[in-house]
Amino acid sequence: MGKRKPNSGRNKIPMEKIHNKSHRQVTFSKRRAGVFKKASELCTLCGVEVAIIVYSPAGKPFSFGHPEVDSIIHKFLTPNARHPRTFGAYQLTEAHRNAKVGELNMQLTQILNQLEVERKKGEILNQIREARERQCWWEAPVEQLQLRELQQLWNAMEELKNSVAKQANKGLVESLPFLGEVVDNFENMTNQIHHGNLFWS
Amino acid sequence: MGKRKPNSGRNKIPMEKIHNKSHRQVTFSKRRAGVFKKASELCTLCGVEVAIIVYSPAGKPFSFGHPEVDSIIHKFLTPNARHPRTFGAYQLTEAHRNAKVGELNMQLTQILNQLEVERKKGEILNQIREARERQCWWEAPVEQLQLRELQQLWNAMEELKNSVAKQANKGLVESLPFLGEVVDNFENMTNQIHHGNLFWS
DNA sequence: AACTATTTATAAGA
DNA sequence: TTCTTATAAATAGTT
Repeated sequence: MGKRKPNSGRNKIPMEKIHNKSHRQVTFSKRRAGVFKKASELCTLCGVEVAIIVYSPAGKPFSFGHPEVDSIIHKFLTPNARHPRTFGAYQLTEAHRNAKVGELNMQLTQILNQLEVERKKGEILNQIREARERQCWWEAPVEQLQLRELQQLWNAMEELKNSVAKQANKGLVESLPFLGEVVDNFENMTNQIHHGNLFWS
Repeated sequence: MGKRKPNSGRNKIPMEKIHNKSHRQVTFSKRRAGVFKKASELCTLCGVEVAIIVYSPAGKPFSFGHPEVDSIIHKFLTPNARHPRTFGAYQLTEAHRNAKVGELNMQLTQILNQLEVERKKGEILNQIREARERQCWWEAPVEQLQLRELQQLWNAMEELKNSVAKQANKGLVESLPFLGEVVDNFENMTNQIHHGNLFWS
């Protein structure tokens, strides 16, 4: 026998600020995606340039840009400089179609590569976050640490350094210069610890 | 009397650049208004800041901003002031990374859509090519055809017309304007055959 | 610009 | 979070 779906479905919502925090966050995520998608379609259908900047309720920036946010912002801020524009009217020959497919495939490959890089960056950031959550001394002044805590610091630094070194072998260090600084700082700190230059009670 | 009008209604359009200039301009105006409205609702419902810059097909800039475009751009370009603490650099990095990933995902979706459009175009072109190869008299002058050949012509035209009509139901006719001409020519030719306007020996 | 058949977006709920 | 689905909103083609 057929099951009945008792969904209430969508209701119209008043056009005013949503007071429930989590509800507001959900709506923000959905509608931000919707706006970006509509903007993306506008770019594709009309061959125009669009840049969008959105700050989430938590103050995090999100951006959409075609071809890129920065170039469009620059163009917008310096109206004297005129950029050459695209022109339409291309034939639907097979040769052109094949060229188009090749071009799209190239872009696809590049974007997939960039996504992969971002994914790996995310993995590393997650590692840092997890390490931080396990040992919250991160932001405490080293001078106030106990011996045991300093030992933990050193272990964690070794762990992170190894992790970074492993990622470096995959050629990712160049895209994460701040990690290099972190590693350098750790090296200095551990050297100071080893040489007794740090004081603790 | 308020009689209902039998409008044909909206059709789905392929996600690719609109070739007809005036059509593209109309779509740009409509969809730009739509994007700005969606952005406005996002601001109202979620109490967030949004800035949008759009360049029309003619290169004219349009902008939407709440509270104002310039302040949001400035905040986006100089984000360091927001997080003075040490850990802020890390949060900033993650936020920008998320923004970048969203942008890349949007571009990825667009490119996949375009690839799908090109794939469908390829299917149709192959159908046309195969039909041509099966019946090579296609390009012979109609005036020189025998009765049997004219019957074949009529059958083949019907076949191709049905094929095109099937693709039209998938919303692809607009992306292949030349096919529309082909169909029209076929209609005219078949009508002439039916009315005996064509001469053959 | 207005209209409407359709497609698309999305609010709630699971 | 992701998926589903009923309903609201956007919009392509016409007039």
